[in-house]
Amino acid sequence: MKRKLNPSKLLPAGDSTIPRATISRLALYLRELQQMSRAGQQTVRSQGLGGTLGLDDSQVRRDLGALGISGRPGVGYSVRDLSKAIKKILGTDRTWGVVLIGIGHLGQALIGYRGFAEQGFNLLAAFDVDEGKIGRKVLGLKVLPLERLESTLLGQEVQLAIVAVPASEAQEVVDRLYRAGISGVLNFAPISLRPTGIGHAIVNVDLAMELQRLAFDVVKRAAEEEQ
Amino acid sequence: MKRKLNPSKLLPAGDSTIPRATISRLALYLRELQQMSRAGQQTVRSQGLGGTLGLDDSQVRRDLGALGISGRPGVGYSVRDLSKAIKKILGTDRTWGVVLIGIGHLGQALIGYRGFAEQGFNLLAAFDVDEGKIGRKVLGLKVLPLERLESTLLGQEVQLAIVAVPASEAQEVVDRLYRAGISGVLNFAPISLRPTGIGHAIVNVDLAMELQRLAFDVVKRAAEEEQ
DNA sequence: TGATGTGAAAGCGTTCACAGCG
DNA sequence: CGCTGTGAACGCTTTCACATCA
Repeated sequence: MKRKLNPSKLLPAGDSTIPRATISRLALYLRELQQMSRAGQQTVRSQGLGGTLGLDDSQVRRDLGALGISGRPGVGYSVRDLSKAIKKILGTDRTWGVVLIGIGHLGQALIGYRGFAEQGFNLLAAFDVDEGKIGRKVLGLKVLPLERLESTLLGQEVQLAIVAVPASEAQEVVDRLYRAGISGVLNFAPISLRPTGIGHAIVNVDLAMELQRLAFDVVKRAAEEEQ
Repeated sequence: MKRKLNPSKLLPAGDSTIPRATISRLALYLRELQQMSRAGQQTVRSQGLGGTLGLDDSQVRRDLGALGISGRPGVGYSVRDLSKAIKKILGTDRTWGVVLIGIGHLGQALIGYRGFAEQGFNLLAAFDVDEGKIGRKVLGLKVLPLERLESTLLGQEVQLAIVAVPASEAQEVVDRLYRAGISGVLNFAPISLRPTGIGHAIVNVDLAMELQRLAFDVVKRAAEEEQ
């Protein structure tokens, strides 16, 4: 039987600890706050912040409390202060260097995705093994041969990689990225990859899995309506 | 104070109920099982199924138990039976008709994504408002004008839609899809959309949010290593 | 008055430990 | 003997209810 050595459900952050569940909602809060900020809104109440996200107002207050953020009774929270605090915790109060591996349809789409730069993620290089793609420019970014991965990373500050290669290649590419000094991988290949060592983070996104989740929700709702 | 009328944390499925947390792991199990099946593996133990997913063996047994699936002591579970049972619960034991709205970079990538068809999701039509894209064929699928959405849906069995339009257009498009009879929406616009009524499901995927999650994990691990 | 902040309770989910079965 | 199935314990998360403060 495999047992975890140290479950450690609480995450150290600064001088306090923030519950997992709270962390998972932070990016959601931030997106709402940025939208409010663009609309010129300066303060927000817990109910207003939770509303569109489907969250209870008391849950929002608990989350913000866990971040060490205080609001003003009768008024609410400062949109600006809240955004700053969340960005700091998420690590997006600075910019990140990112490389992309795999310039298929999805890879090309990711190069063109404006949302990354808006949150401080700079796509610095793109790699592929396909001779037909190497040397081509995709939206201003030149596609380099994968062999040049290590030498390219040496010269630049790159912490993250996005992997959009076939599932059969993913594990090898990820291992190679970690060896080359990358700290975190966003994996789009439909295969479960675990970080190989401490200091290595991975986030898996499987688009087909998201459609399955949707299909389940539809079936569930249909069943609920029926009775 | 807004309060939920009926939290209903348990989901009816067949004649039993399945915990939320279990549901969220089902697509993961299915992917592992399909991989094992392709490799010719016929049975799997709870430890083997949980291993690559980072899950405890007892958790796997609890999950499968909640689905009403039994294994054989000393042997394990049937890969085939397990796959079937999970597909049935997820609703992917049949095929789904899907339309795509928004043929930007991401939309084009989604048309080319093979994983959808493999899980029974058939992309039947693609729509955009851009005159430059309408009429073009993208990977064999003709781009139709968004005006033709309702008339096109009338003639076909389409239950799901994938929305890959700018955030500013997303709410309007989603409302329109629901009115046109769509049951579920997979939304890639970076904005929180809630289903407008019962019988309407939505799943939100925000690629920039996933990178934020990754950045957080990297910062956290760095802090952990430090002490 | 209208919001926050927070003990306390209730609800879930995970893990442990081990009986039981093939 | 090896693995499943599952009470029971534990810990996390959410929700309630209300004191508190500007």
